[in-house]
Amino acid sequence: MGVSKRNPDRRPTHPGAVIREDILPELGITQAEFASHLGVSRLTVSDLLHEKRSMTAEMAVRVSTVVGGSPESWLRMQEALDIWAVEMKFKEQPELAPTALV
Amino acid sequence: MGVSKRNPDRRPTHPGAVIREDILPELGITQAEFASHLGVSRLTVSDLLHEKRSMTAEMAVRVSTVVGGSPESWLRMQEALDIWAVEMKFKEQPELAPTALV
DNA sequence: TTTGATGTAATGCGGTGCTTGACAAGGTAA
DNA sequence: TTACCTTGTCAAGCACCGCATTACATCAAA
Repeated sequence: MGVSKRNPDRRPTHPGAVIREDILPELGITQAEFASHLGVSRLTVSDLLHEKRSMTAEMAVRVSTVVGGSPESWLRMQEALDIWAVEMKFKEQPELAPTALV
Repeated sequence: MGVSKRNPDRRPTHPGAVIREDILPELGITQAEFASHLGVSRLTVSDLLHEKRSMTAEMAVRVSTVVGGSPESWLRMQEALDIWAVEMKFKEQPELAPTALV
């Protein structure tokens, strides 16, 4: 127990979903207000919340400054998602995958 | 003991440096051979080793397949570097940094 | 109904990962 | 020395993506 083991085939949670479902409702501020604190445009926030773009390192630092948590914790959600996507791609198209050393 | 605490102002190690200094010499293969196993061009490997480009999620999966280690471990080196760079940028240009909540 | 918040689309800009092709410089073996 | 192999590097081109701005449509609350 303790460590959360997850199904390796299940898509990891997008960090934007956490902000949309947990953070913003708890803060009780609008996306536009959130965006102005972050220092980015309203569209950037909207797209991130709808998982239409990735949590970048810069956004991770911005988010951690405004709502707390470490930049690493925010970025690692994206990292997990990116790795998952690559592994799915290699599983579906093995001809694109690397070849292990002998 | 145990957890490696580091100077927060020191630039984290680029993952390409680890491959260049530790992995490839130990394997005893050429960059070109390494590249063909990875499934990328020779130039891509050369640039990565010389820290001229980033360890992407896709490269992390490729590298972990060929030389071992988890994709996460490879990608997190890059993550640490990216976050460090953003924090340095915000420290040098505070007008670009986000504003904490109240 | 009017206003504010949100979703969404279009356009443009800049950055970057990756490719192929080419050439120069260095080391090593014949 | 000569010939080859490895590596560094540059150039051109392609594709993708993060972000800004502008604009328009929708929907809910005052």
